[in-house]
Amino acid sequence: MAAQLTTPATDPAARVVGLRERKKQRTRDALVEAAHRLFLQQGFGHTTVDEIAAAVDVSQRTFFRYFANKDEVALAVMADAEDYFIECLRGRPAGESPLQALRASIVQCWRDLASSRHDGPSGVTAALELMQMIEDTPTLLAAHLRRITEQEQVVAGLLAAREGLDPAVDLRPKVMAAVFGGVLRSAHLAWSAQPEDSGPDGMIELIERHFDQLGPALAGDWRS
Amino acid sequence: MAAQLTTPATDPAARVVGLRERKKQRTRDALVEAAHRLFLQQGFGHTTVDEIAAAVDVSQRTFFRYFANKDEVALAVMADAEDYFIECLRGRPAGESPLQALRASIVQCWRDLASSRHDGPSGVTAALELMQMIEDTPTLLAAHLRRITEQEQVVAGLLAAREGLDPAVDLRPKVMAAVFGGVLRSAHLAWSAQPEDSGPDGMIELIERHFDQLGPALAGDWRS
DNA sequence: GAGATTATGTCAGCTCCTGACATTCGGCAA
DNA sequence: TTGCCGAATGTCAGGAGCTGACATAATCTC
Repeated sequence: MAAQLTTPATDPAARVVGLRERKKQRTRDALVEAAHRLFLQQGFGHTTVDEIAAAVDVSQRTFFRYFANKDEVALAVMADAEDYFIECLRGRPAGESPLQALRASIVQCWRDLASSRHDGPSGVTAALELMQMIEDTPTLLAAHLRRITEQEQVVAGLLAAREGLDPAVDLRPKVMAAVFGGVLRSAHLAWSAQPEDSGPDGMIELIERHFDQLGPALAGDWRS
Repeated sequence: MAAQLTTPATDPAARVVGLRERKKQRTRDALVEAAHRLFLQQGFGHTTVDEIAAAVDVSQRTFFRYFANKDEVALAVMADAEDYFIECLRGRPAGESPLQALRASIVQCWRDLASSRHDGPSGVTAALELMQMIEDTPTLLAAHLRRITEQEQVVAGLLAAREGLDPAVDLRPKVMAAVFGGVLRSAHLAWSAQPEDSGPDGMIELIERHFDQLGPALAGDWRS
């Protein structure tokens, strides 16, 4: 699942790894998949770590060697998506303004995800179901928000590098990253509040609409 | 402690309450104070709920009747401050633009806090120490961020009401609230990353500086 | 194939948190 | 004052998340 989202640039490196590492990757993937299946099936709170471990035929202790806590396995897919977004941002042309680059990156990221090869158990629809669950589970939402804010720091660093600025001196990169995060979270919230979950297309549209309101919202007078 | 932050408008109501409610308030305050003292003294992770309860001579079960979890008691002061901010925002004149009102509210909020009567165990310095601890404790930071985003929804509702808009139709209130939250979080982060914690004045200055960068950050070209 | 390294299992234990039930305390009226 | 009702608290048992310590088994290296 992680491999599907890695950019082709880093993929062909595909150095030959031993049996040990392959096995580790397989159990990790199995844990993530089993966890997601159980979470969506019977809810996050009503699924114990023992159940997940048992489903993969692994001891509970081993589970905690792969994931620091129960939250982490639920956010694993999101983590991959975030990494992919960072790659998208890295690939934007230098000519774009920071805001343009961020907006284009997130839209491109969702489009690529939507048109991913197979939409199986690890496809977009599963990811969107996960997102819905995260939004509905307080403890997961909290952990997710913390991850998001950490990513904003990475984004700020990238923006600073793009423009050749020192992030310790110029506040614009961090402010821009925080604003971007806010707009995105607002769009996500609107998406999860929809009566019927529209697919990735609906998500993209909501993101666009929220970005469109950024300028008007900051304008001095809203009555126009 | 909560009483110090309530706005004068609601304070004089001070309806006569029975011994029962007064007692409850006292134990709650005692729990918050003991918890904060222990947290700052030996860290959040190294303080057990049993210790806190024992410090107030109360059973562990009673603690959990006052606070849903260990995080909540740590964020209690922040919750009060957030409520006070909401009051500040409510009090802003209708002539101000949404952005102006938000910025003025948060600055005013901090100023009032700084010039609070006594800066004792529940004063600003203690609150700032708590903020530092929250920022340094992953689980607390996560819980705090979730609270913040909930407050943003409240702020969005207030902005919509100010401007007579339907938040279900017009996206500007929510986008504005999210952007505001982002800028604020960015400022908090910068504050907590400072080598030496400047007092509330330092916090206010950082907030102002971050707000000042909002326009420039969104500008198309950063090289100017 | 032997030894070093690494992953896993087992076990004991702490801490957070909850439900159920008994007990005590404050409010209120006869 | 007395006595009753409801609310707050204590006690107990237990589940679930998470960790350290140690033993065992699998993989890697030579």
